[in-house]
This record gives sequence, structure tokens and C-alpha cells, in this order.
Amino acid sequence: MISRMSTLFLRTLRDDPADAEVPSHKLLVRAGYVRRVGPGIYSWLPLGKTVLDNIARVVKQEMDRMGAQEVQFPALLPREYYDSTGRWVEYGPNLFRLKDRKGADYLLGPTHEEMFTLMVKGEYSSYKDLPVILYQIQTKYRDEARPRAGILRGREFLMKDSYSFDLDDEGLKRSYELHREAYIRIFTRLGLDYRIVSAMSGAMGGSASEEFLAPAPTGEDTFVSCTNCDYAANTEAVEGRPGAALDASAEPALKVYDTPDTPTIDTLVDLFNTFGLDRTVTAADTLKNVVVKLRAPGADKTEVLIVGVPGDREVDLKRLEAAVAPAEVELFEAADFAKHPALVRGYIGPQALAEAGYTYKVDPLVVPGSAWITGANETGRHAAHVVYGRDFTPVGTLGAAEVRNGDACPRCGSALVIGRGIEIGHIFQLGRKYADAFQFDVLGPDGKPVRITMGSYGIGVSRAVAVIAEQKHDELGLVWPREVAPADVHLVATGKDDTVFDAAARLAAELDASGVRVLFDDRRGVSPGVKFKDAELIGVPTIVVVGKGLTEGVIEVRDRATGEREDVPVAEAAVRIRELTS
RNA sequence: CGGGGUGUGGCGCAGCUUGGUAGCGCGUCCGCUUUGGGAGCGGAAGGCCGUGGGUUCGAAUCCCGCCACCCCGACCA
Repeated sequence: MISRMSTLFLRTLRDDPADAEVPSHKLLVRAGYVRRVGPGIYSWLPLGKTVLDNIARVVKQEMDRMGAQEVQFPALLPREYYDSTGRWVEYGPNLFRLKDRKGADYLLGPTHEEMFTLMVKGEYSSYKDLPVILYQIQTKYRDEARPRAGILRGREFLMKDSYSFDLDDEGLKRSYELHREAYIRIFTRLGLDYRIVSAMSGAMGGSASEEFLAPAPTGEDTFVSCTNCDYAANTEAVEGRPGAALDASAEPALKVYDTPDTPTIDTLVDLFNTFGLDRTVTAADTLKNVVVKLRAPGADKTEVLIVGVPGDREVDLKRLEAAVAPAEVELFEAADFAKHPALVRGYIGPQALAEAGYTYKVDPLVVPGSAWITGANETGRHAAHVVYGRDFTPVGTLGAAEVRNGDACPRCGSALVIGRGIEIGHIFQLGRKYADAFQFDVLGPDGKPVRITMGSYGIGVSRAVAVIAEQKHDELGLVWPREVAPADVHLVATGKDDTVFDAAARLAAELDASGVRVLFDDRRGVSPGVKFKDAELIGVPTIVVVGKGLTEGVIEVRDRATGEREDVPVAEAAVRIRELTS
């Protein structure tokens, strides 16, 4: 395949677009891969479309290789399917909703669990039919509150989603493993730097969900990875690691102080430092007790949970939510305090909570034997020397404190480092949530119904274009890995000599004949500087220049990534280039 | 939804404080020159200044409303 720049539908931009912030957005627009149509909505120009297709092709090949079968559902869906799981309502404002001419409700699919489940249920009814894995590469629509960063987070995006259907947990695990391996092959082929991180708290049980994150400074997710072992997790999902118990035998008896006007941890610490304790106290010596309400899925009633975290740490609500999932967290409001007089707002201490019938847990940073300054359960009073194990005993631990650089790895205790990343893939053992919702049973060998179990697995295909751009670029422009690049070779003819253009055209034809994809800059009357700049911006991995060297019988071959250049005799050029590009 | 910012030829911007018939760079078109690092000279096309109202002899500029978009926080491939 030869694309000629003289006719290619492409216009590169000299300046960064004003609305772009992140490198991938700036470069993809400048180099003429995409154009913005509306907020979070983009058109793909020929170069961009080629890259997008290349990525989809890799995904498709690896999905097929693992035995998944491709299908395609509509993006336009009638409401009834989403009513059956309650998601027409639950999905909220993120759902694009529309009406047909008769006034019937429709939606643009944000994800397709319902469709896949119902399709398999409709066709299959025997244990002999399972397992089966289906996938599609389909445009998804989500009316994001805030689309941003170009195609990194759009409202319309291309996604590969697949779903596995198995008879039992072992089967689900196998399907999950198959996906995990396929994803590793896919992201490796795409040339991405990525980490597989646990996306679910250990409390929920192991690797039921993992994310593939591409480290990037512009990433929206934060994750930790251990400096020693291979533990890695989304910060929301970091497991707590109970620390070693302390010896509290020397700790003085619990003492209560009057502490009026101490609305914040800072003011409390300042006040305590005027009490002449044996040492200077800091926020880390205080124990902050947060109250939340938990609602089990589908439950009417909520349950009160109190969690103690060191006062120098923020409470990470997402982490807390992950730790108590599938229950949902609701904030404890003024009205709730009114109903629970034993909980004195701003002065809650763990000392009497168990007696009062409350569930009290601590973050693993709060270890047995540790002594704290905390509320005295009376307005205007705090207690010091409150010792874990002597003055209070939590019913368990629960990771709720913000995770920091250097925190202990839950597996090996070494230091964790925090990084930012972009989610490019997610594999998830759904279990029987949808099967239950749809009463999806198949007949087992004994003639009795067996409730099936599912997994769901996603890859952001259009996002991957942006993520690769995000990871693979330099100050000059994009630097595509060969497998996804819009061409193998960017062939530049410089000068105004017909002989140069003729030689370049012959080389292009020769390369094309041997299967090398060529982007041929055959533009006449365009200065060499412009052509070089465009080539570097566009980011094809190998740049070949036919120009002034031709009089000495050589052409120049450059590596876009390393900048290395070599002169190759014209006669050997095609062979040498094919060697470099295969 | 909360906070900040911006709307002016295709793109990037100036002009607005202090109202007077719209300007610069890039790109585009024509001619000549130039051809290994975003070329030079000459000529040209292209804009209801986001939108509605108001003030004024006169509004891109001042006042009021609305809309859109971008960025930062609560949601997610």
C-alpha cells in the first residue's frame, strides 16, 4: 500500500490547538489524525483511521486466537433491555437517551452486558453449550460529566467488550485467565508500557478484577506498586496490611481533657501541646473517627460503620467504598447524628462504641498497642493515652486512609510507590449478577438447572490510540510502534529534480511490492524542511530520504525513535528497508 | 454540579482599559525566484467580532440576559 502525500487528505498544523492540554491531544490534532466535532466527539482522518484500524486488528486477532467469537450488537437500543436490570434508571445522566417518532424510549449503549446475556440466554440452554466467549468492537456512548483530554476521554469511543459464560467458578477462572493472557499479548504488541493492577480490595477476594494501566503523567488513575515484590493495585483497592503490634505497657492511663474550640485536627494538636505532655504531639498522634452508613445492595435499611484513621491522613472514600463493596457508602449527615446521641459529632472516640452497639473498625495503620488522642464522646472533651487493646478493641481492620508514597506493601512490607496511569483494559469476574437478574440457567447433566456465571472484559480501542501517543512521542512529534503506525516507511523525496522523484517512486513501488506500507511524500514545490517536520510530526517509524545523496548513489534511512541515520546504496535500499521494517 | 477562563477569517492570536467603519502570523490562491530543516518578493481571496437585547449620532469595544467551549475538583474504557 502506498499513500501519496500529494493527494492524502491531510493538513498538519504548525501550532498546538488552543483547546488541547495533553500531549496526545495536541499531537493527534496537529499531525492531522483527528478533528474535534463537539465536546468529547472526534472524527478520524485517514492517518488516524488507519491507526485505529491497526489497533482493532491486533485486538481482533488475539481475541480470535483465544477462542472468542466476534458478534456485533447495535449501538441504538430500546429501553426495555436496560429496564430489565434497572440500569435505565441507575445509569443516571451518563446515559444518552432518545425517543423515536412514536415517543418510545431508546438509548445509545454505554456498555452491553444486558444484550450479551440475553442473546446467549436466547440461544443456549444446555451445559453442553458452555463455556462460550463472545466479543464485539463497538462504539459506546457515555454522556460524561466532563469529557477531556481529546480522545483520551470522549463521550463516544470505540471499545472491545467481551463476555464469558461458564457453568461454574473454575470455568470462570479459566475464561478470566484466557483474557488476562490475551490482554498481555495485545498490549505488548501495541507497544504499550502497562501494569496489571488489582482493582478490587483484597477483602473482596483476590483477583476478581484487574485493570491494565498505562503509566502516564496525564493519567486519571493512581496506583501503587511495590518496590520489592510484584504487588500492584489501584490506590482505591490497596489492601490494608496490619502492622506489628506495639508495646503499650508504659503508656499512662487514659486521661480526659477539656478541649473547647477545637474544630479541626490542627487546633486540637495545638491545644494539646499546651498541656505539657511528655512530648510534642502531631496530627499523626490523633485518631480520627469517621462515621458512614452502609447500604447492602437492594436493602432499605442502612447500617452504621465507624472507621478510625490516623488524624494526619485524609479518608479515601473510594478506597472505603471498595473495601465494603458491594455495599454502598452514604455519608452520615446532621440528621443522622440527631438520631444517634451516643455519637457526639466532632468528639467521637472508640472507647465506648462497642458497648453502645456500634461497629468500629480501624485502618491497618492503627495497630494494636498504639496510643492515641481522640474524642471523649462528650462535647468539648478529648482523651489522651487511648490504647488499642486496653481502652478499645475494634472488630476488624478496613483500609480507609489515603495511601501515600512509602506506605508498606500489604504483601511484603516494603515501600510502595504511587504512580499515575490511564486505564486501557479491565478484566472482571462478574459472577452471577446478570445471570440472576435474567434468571439465566442451563440444564445440567442431571437435568437440573444450573445458574451460569459470567465475566466481562473491556479494552478501550480508541483510547489506546491516544495512550500510545501519550507514551510514544518526543518534542518533534509522534513516534508510533510499527504494529500500529499508519505506515512502515515515510518516504521523502526532496529537491526539484525529476530524477529524485522518479527514483523515489521506483523505491516506493518496490517496497510496496514486498508488502511494506509506504507513506510517500511526493509533493512538488514543498521545501525539504517542511517535509522533514511533517515526517517527524506524523511519526512513522522509518523515514527514508531520497535527495541530494542520490548523486552519490545513496539514500538516507532514519529511525524515527532513535534518530539514527544510515546511508544505503540505492541498489540495496529496498532490501535493507524491508529488513528494518520486518 | 461547584470554582476559574475564553468566544474576533481554516488554525494561532492582537484590538476591548480610553466607542469612530477590523489587524498580525500561519495556512490558502496567482506570478517570479528558491529546494537538505517549517524559503523570499509581489499580488489576491476570505470575518454579521458566540448570541439576544439595551445605551449611543456611532458598539468587537460600555451595560444586562442567554448560549457554547476549555481548564481544575465529585463520575469512568
